[in-house]
Amino acid sequence: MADTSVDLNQRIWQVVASIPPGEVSTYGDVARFAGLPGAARRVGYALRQLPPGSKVPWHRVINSQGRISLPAGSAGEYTQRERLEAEGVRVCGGKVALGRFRWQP
DNA sequence: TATATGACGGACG
DNA sequence: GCGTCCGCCATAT
Repeated sequence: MADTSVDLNQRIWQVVASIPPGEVSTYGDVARFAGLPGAARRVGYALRQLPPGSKVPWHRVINSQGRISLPAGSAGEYTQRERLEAEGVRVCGGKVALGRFRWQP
């Protein structure tokens, strides 16, 4: 376990942190930009390991459907929704207002 | 080494 | 638009 996982998580978090405020991105795009094309699931794993209080704006990461992947009604889903709206992102019924940020169009 | 899991993605009906 | 199935990667056990 060790450096590989740590380095990988750090890289993913760094990519997530590069998302500008008010914009959102998808797991697939983050994975691709982190050098792991197709490893969208790995991104979710990394975010799950993300400790509370970290400065990583994980709430800006959503799935390709433009929806919050966390279970509706859960604390994480609520936090993410609140933070997104706090940045000016409109969330309707768990659906994030499109216009997501892209590194490589 | 093999099996199961997950904050996913895309294809299909 | 919605629910289901298969495929993807890396970890955990």
